[in-house]
Amino acid sequence: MVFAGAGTGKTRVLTARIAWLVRERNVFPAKIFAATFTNKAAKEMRERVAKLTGLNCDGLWIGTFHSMCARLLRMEARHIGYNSSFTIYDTDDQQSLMKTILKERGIDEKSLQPKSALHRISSYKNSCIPFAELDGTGKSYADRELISIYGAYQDALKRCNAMDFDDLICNTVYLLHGNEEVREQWRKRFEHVLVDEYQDTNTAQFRLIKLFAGSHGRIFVVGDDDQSIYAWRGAKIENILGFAEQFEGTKVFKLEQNYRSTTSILDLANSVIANNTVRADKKLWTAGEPGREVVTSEFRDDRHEADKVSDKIARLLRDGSKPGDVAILYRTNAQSRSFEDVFRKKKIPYVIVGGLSFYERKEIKDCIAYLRIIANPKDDVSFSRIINVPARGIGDKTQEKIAAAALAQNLSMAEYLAGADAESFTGTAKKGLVQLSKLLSGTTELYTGDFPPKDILEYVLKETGYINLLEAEDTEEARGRIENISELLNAIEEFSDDNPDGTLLQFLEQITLVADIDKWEPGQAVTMLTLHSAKGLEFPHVFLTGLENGIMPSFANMDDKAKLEEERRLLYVGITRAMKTLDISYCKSRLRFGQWTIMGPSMLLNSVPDGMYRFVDEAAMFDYFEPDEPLTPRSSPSPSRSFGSSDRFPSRQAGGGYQQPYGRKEPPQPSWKSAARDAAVKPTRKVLEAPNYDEVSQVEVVLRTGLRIGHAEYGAGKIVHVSGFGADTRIEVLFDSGDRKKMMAKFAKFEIL
DNA sequence: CGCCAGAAGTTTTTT
DNA sequence: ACTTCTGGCG
Repeated sequence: MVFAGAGTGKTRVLTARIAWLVRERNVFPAKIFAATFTNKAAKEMRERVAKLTGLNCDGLWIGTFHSMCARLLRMEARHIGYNSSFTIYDTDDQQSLMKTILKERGIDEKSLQPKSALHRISSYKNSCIPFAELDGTGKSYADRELISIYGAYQDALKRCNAMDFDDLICNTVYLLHGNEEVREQWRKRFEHVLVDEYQDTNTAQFRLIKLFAGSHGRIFVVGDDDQSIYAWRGAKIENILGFAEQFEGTKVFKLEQNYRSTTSILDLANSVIANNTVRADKKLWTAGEPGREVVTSEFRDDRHEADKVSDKIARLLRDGSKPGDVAILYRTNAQSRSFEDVFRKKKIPYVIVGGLSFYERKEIKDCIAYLRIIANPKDDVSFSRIINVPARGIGDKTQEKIAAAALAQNLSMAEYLAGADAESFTGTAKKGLVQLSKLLSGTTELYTGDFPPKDILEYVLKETGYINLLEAEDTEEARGRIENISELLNAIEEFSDDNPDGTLLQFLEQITLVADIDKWEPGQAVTMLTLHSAKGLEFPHVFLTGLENGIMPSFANMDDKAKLEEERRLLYVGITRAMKTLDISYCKSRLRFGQWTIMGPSMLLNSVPDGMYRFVDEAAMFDYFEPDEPLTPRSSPSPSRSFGSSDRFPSRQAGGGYQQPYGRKEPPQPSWKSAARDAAVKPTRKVLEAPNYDEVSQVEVVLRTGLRIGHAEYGAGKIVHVSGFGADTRIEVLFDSGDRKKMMAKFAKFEIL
C-alpha cells in the first residue's frame, strides 16, 4: 500500500508498477486488474504502460470499477438471471422506475420521496446487503416498507434486464460469492490487482478486490486518506486506514514529497488538513520555490466575486498565461452560473466541466430511449419514455392497460406490443400503437441486420417525424434541440469510427458510464469545475471560490464532525490542485433560489493561522458598482483578517448612491524572491488599466467569441458564444443578415475569415 | 388527449 | 431565477 499525498506522483507509481509487472515479471497484461477513478485516467495509464513496455496492452483490464464490472457482468449475466444486453440505468431512469413502484403501492411521494428511497437502497447496495438478507428484519413499519420497496425495485430491474450503477458492483460481488466455478475462473485470471484512489472505495468494491486477491495477496493500492471525498456515496475511508489489517503482510509506503505546488500553497494545505482527527500521519513537503503567497479575498456578492476573479484571470492571460493554465473551482455546479455570465461578457474562453450533461437533455434522452429499447426490449423504463413521444395518441389509460396486460403475460411492454392484437384497441390509441409497433419491428430488423447504430437512429427520427415536428415549432429552443440531435448523430458516427466493431450496446454503455471529466482536455480555455471533478487534476493558477458556510461546508454537513472533516478534505483537495498561485474567495451575500442570502466566511478557514495567506477585503472597494468612473489610486486598504466578526457590510447606500471616490486596488505586491517574476508583475500604471479583453482572447483557441466567419449558407457573421470543447464545441453566430444561429463547430460548413 | 396556468422544487458532491 | 410538475378544462 502506498500512501501518496497530493502531487507526489501517485499515477506514476501505479503506471510504473504495471509496466514492471509486464516487462520484468512477464505477467500477461490480460491477467492484471487495475481500477482507476476515471475512464480518462485509465486511458492515459494504458497508453503510458504500452509506451513503457513497448507491448500491446489492449488485454489489460484497466478502467473504473463500474466499467470493468459491467464488462465482466456482460460475460456472466446468465448466472444471475440477466442477459448480456442489460441496460445500465442512470439516476434519471432509477427515479422513473421508483416513481412507478411507489405509485403502484399507493405510496404518496410526500411520505416517501423516490430520491430518499433510492438513497437508502443505494446504501444497502454499497455495503453489499441484498434484499434477501434484510427481508423480515425491519423494526418499524417504515423500515419494513422500505425493505419491501427494495425488493420490488430489484425485481423490477431484473424484469427490465437493467442494472443501476450500484448493481454493477454488488451484482459482481454476489455473482462471484455465490458461484464457485465462476469465482475460481476469475480469480485465476487476475493474478494481480491494483487500485488507484483507494480512499474512495466503498464496501462493495472492497469485497470485490478481496474476492480477487484475498487468497493470493498480490494487491497493490495507492491512495490518500486526506483526499477521501466520497463518503456520501458509500466510500469508506476505513478501507485505506485499515488496509494493512485486511491484507496480511502489507508493506506500507509513504510518498510525502510534492512535485506540484509551491511552499506557500503546501503550507496552507498542511495547516488545513492538520485539523482533521481521522487521518494517517504524514506531511507534504517540497524542494521547490516558496512562490507567491496565497491570497484570500472577501467580496460583496457572487457577481462581484465573478467580476473580480475574471479580472485577475484576464491579467494572468495578458501576462502570458494560457487560459488552460487557469481553473475556477467551486463546491456546487450552480456556482458556475455567475462566472459563466461574466466570462461571456468579457470574451474570455472558458469551459464548464459537469453540470447538466449533453446526454441528460430531453431530446437526447428520447433518442437514447429508442436505441435502448431496440438493444434491450425488456427495458420498460425506456419504453414508457417513448411510447407516446412524439405524441401519437397513446394516453395514460392505454399505457396502463398495456403495462397490466404485459405483466399478466410475464412480458415486457415492448415484447407484449410486438405480439399484441391491434384489434383489442380502438380509436387514436389503436392507430398510434400500430404505428409504434411498425416502427419497432423496423428498427429491430435493422438491429439484427447489423446496421450501424447511426442508421438505426436516423430511421427512428425519420419514421417518428421527430425532427419535422421540432422544425414545425419554429422556436429558438426547438432549433437548439435539432442541433443537439445532429450532435448525437455525430457522436454515434464518431464512436463507430473509433470502434469499427462497436455495437449499439457498447455505445449505450459508454455514454452512461463516461463522465464529463473524461472528455476534458487541458489547454484551450479557463476550466470551471466542482472540487469533486477536479480531483486528480492540476493547474498553474487556481481560484477557489465560494468559501462560505452553507456552501463549503454545505449546510447539510455543518453540524456533524465526520462530515465536516470530509468538507475539510474537499478544501484540501482544492488547495492542492494549485501549482503556482492560489486565490481563495468568499462572498458576503449570494443570490440563491432567486433570493439574496447573507453568507459568512467558511468555518474551515477559522482554524487556519494568520500568516498562511494574505487577506484582502475587496468588498470595501467600490469600483464594482461604478466601473465607468475614472481610476484614481486609493488610500491603502488596511488588510485585516477578521473572520467571525466580518459581518460589517461596506457602507453602500441603498439605491447605489454616491460613494467616496474609489479606485481599483493596487495589484498584489509580490512577496517572493524570483527577480524575473518580480519584473513581470511590478505594479505599473498599465496594470491598473482595464484589461483589454480582445488582447486577452489572442490565445491558441481556434474558435472564440468575436471571430468573424463565413458560412456556406448564411454568409458572413460573428461568433457570439462558444460552448463545449473538443469535438463537442458549439458556436452561436450572429450573421450580418441579422440571423442568430447555434451550430456545432464540427458539423457546420464555414471558414474563419 | 393536449394545453394552460399556477405550484413546487432547485443546490452538495458522481459512477 | 429558472425549470418541471400538476390539475383543471376544452
